Amino acid sequence: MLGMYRLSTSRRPRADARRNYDRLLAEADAAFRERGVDASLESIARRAGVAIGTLYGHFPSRRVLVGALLRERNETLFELGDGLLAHQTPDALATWVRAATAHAATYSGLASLLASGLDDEASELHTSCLRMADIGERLIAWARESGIVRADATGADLTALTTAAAWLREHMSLEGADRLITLTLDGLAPARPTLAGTR
Amino acid sequence: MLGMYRLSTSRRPRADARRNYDRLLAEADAAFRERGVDASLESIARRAGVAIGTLYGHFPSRRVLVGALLRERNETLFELGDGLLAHQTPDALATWVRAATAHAATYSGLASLLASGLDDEASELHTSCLRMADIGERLIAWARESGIVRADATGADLTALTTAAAWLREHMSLEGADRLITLTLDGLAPARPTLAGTR
DNA sequence: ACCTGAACACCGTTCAAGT
DNA sequence: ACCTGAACACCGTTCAAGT
Repeated sequence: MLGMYRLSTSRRPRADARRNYDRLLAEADAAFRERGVDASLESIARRAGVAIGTLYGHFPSRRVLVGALLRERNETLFELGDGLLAHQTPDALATWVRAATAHAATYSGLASLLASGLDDEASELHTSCLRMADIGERLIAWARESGIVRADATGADLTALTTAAAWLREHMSLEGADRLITLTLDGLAPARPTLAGTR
Repeated sequence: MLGMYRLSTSRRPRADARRNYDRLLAEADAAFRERGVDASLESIARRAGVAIGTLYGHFPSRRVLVGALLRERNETLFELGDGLLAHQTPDALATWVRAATAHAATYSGLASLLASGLDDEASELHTSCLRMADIGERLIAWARESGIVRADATGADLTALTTAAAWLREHMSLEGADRLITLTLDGLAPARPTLAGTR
């Protein structure tokens, strides 16, 4: 339900307001897919058939608009993360990194927004960034204790890899991004004992 | 000599033209450092004390301006690459990747420009991108034959890593970028024999 | 309660007119 | 040969006026 109107204080939003909100969201999604997250807000309002002031009335900043569009997508991502944490299959880490990367590459330019959203408390994307970082943190902690990654692997490694790979998907090929993920995950593997050692 | 005037057809450029060219370059460098590669051209012209038309007269596009600023920096990078290829020390690959990354992170936003410059033949950055890719290609070929990286390691892996790490430097921490380089290089190492094996 | 669109500031780019 | 700056198009953002 992409166009779900967020209930504010008032119980029933005016019918035209709701329709405008939904149309703006739909057009913004289309524009962001075509032109990236910096697409012209004025063109979005035009395509939605409303005045530019209406867009600002519903979405006071570009980040609010992006945040609204990402809400559901975030939920399903978080559910995946929780599931991975619960089941702890061997490929949980790889699955998570690839899913988070795909999410961060939803729109071109989103990776930058997420990268700054992690530090910037004022950003509307901040809490979802924290949530993503937290899932990564807990996954890597589990992986560390299970001995399937190096002892010095950190949550920051995951967010760096995730955002960087998302950027790669936008600017180079999808395969290149996936390849970087593969290589980095291999680099995260613990040094294997060379001689007799444990097996 | 950052401000070296490029000799065009005419032997002696007019004195004011040369001065404007140099001042524009200097102000552009400052602006790009402060605001990234998308800094306002109008403000650059203003700060250089010339009309906007003068900027366009010397630099018909933003990419030409960036290309002019990067020329010397490119030269020293290429010389480093050639040196590494000649000497073939064990850490040649790591040295190259870090140097190329630092270069691609000269200005914020440059990584994107270089990524597109590699494919776009019309870009003024295209030849230098090709040159960088070529050095990487030859370095990784040598490393492959020396057995210090996996057999499936490719030049594309290096450019992906380089540009992605440069983007990371711009958007997250310098250490995060370096860490990704370390992990990926580790991932590029050949699978070590687990039991008896060679050596 | 919400919408409209003019208003302001700023920018990229071109080009006729100057020197 | 080079410089100037007006001109055009486009955009982000705000806000008084409408319904």
